[in-house]
Amino acid sequence: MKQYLRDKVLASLTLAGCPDSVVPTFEKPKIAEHGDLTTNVAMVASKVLGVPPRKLAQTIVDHLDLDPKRIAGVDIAGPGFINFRFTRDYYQNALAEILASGPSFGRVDVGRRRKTQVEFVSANPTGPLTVGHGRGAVFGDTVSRLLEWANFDVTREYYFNNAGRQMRVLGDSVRLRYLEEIGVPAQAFPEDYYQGEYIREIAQHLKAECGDTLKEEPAEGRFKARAEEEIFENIKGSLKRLGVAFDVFYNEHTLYESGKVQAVIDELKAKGLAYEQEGALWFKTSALGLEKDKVIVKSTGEPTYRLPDIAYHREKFRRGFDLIIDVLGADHIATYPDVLAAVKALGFDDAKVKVLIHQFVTIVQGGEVVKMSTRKANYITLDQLMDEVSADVVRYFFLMRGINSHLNFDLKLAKEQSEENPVYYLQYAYARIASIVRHAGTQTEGRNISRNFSLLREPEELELIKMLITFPDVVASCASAYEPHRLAEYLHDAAGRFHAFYHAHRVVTDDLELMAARMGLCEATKCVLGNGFTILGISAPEKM
RNA sequence: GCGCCUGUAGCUCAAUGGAUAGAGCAUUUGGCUUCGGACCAAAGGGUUGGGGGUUCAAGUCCCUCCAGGCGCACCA
Repeated sequence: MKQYLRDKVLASLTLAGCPDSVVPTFEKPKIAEHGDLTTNVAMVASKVLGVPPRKLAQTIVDHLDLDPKRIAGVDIAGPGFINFRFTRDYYQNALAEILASGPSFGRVDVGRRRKTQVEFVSANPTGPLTVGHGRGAVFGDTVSRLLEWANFDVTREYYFNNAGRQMRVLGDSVRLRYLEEIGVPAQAFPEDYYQGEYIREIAQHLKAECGDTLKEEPAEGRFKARAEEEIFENIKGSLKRLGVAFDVFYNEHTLYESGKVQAVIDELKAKGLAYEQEGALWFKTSALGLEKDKVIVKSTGEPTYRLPDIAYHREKFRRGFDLIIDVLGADHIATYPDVLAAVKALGFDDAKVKVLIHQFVTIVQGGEVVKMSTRKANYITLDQLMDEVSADVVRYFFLMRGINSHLNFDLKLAKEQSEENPVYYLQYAYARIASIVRHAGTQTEGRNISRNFSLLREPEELELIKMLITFPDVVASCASAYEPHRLAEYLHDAAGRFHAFYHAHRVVTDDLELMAARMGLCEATKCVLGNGFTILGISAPEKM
C-alpha cells in the first residue's frame, strides 16, 4: 500500500513541477482520526517550490488519481499533512492474507540473505553469567531472531578467552579452596582472587573425585581445566534456560595458533602503523584520528586484548560477513574505536561493523544498589534471577526497554511484580484466543461455514485488523534499527486491541456466519501474537 | 580533566524531527448467572533537569550549565 501511494503521490508531485529529489515518505499517524497513512511531503517540498505547504498539499491532492476500492478518502490537515484513509474492503481482504500466510506472516525481505554475524555475551569462563550478561544475551539473541525474520543470513557467535592471567588466577583460586577442603594449611585467600562460592564447589568436586591426591598439582593443571569446564557448562546451561543458542563458539586462542595475531602485527608494521618504544609495541592510533597511541604488545611480550580483538575482526571480514554486529556492555565502550580504526587501516569497510552498546542493569536490593563484580562475587547471577521469575519474564523485562536506558531492577520486588508483569498480558490474550477456539470447535462440529469478512464492521473489529496488518512493517523497521523493544510495545498494543474487542463483542454466537468471520479475526490475532512471541523468544501458552 | 550513555507523570519506562508527549505499576470510580476478571471502561497526575540556538515543526538536532551511570592500563 505504501508503494502504491508513493507512486501516485510521486506522479502528482511531478505534475506540480516538483524536482525528483523530493521523495515522499509515509507513516502511520499516532492518532486514529488522522487516517491510516500520512505524508509530510507537502511541507518538505514547500520550501523547494516556494509554495505554502497547505496550498501545495491541495495541488498534490487535486492531481491524485486513486483507486476508490482501496482509498476511501484523502484529507489535508494541520500545517500540511496529507492523510489517507483506506476502505473497509481493503482491511477485510488483508485479514484473509494474514490467515493465508500463517506462521510466516511478518517475514520480510529487508536483508536479502546478507551474511550477518551477531557476536554477543562473549564472557570469559571465570564465573557465572550475571544479570548484566543476561541483558546482552537476550538482546543479542532477539536481534538475531529479528534479522532472521527480515531475511538476513545470521550466525550467532560467542567469543571467549580461556588463557592468560585471569585464568591463572582462577585456577589458583580453586587450588587454594581445594587445599582448605582437604585440610592442608595454605596461604590466606588473597583479596583479588575469585571470591564466589562456585569456586569452593568446584574444589569440592575435585576432592570428591581425587581425594587429597592433588596436593602438589599446579594451579594451571587440573584446577584450571576443571574450573573452565564446569563454569562453561554452567554458562551454557544458563543460556539454554534463557532460550539462547549459539552457532559458533570462537576461542581467542586459535588466533594465536594460526598466526593470525602475528599477521596483524606484520601488516600494521608494514603500513607504518606500529612502532616499538620502551620495549613495547605501540599501535599508532593517533595517525588514524584518535587521541593517543595504544600498546598492543606489552614489554613482557604478551599482547594486550586489543591485538587479538583486531585480528578477530579482521577474521570476521575474511570469513565473508557483510554485516558484523557486536553487542557490548557499557563497560567495553572504550574498546571498539581502536578496533574499528584498525580494520579500516587494514583495508576493510568499517561501516559494515555495527556496535550496539547496552547500558548497565542496576540491581537494587532492599533499596541499596548492588555493585557488580565477578571477582568480588557480590553480583546477582542470571540463574538466581531465573529462579525468582520465569525466563519469559526475564526476556520480556529486558526487551521492553531500549538498550540505551540504564535500567533498575529491584530483585526484592521482581517476584511480586511478575504477577503483574506485562508479559502475562500478552500471553493471556493468546491463551484466551486458544480457549475461544476450543470452545467454538464444539459449536461448529460437522458444519461447513464460509468466512465472510465483510461482516466485520464494528469499530473494535476494524481497529484490531488495522493493528494486525502493520505487523510486517513493524518487523522490518525493528530489524533495520536493531530495536526489539518496539516490537514488544507493538505486541502489547495488539493484545490490548484484542482484549477490547473481546469485551465489546461475542465471538461464539447463534449467528454462524458472523461467528465464522470473528473466528477468522481471532485466528489472525493469534497468528500475529504467536509470530511476535517467536521473535521475542517467549512462549505462546494455549492455557495459563 | 577527557569520552560515551542517561535525565519525560509518584515509581519503572515509551515516543523513524511531525499534529493533542503515551503505556504499565500505584491512586480513585464503574463493569462478571453467557466464549478465561491474569480482563475491560473511565478519572486524576507533565514548564520532557535549567538556559540559549537551528527548523514550517524540537522530548528528539546544535551550544552551554546542572545531576547521575559507565569508561579513560604495558587488565579483559
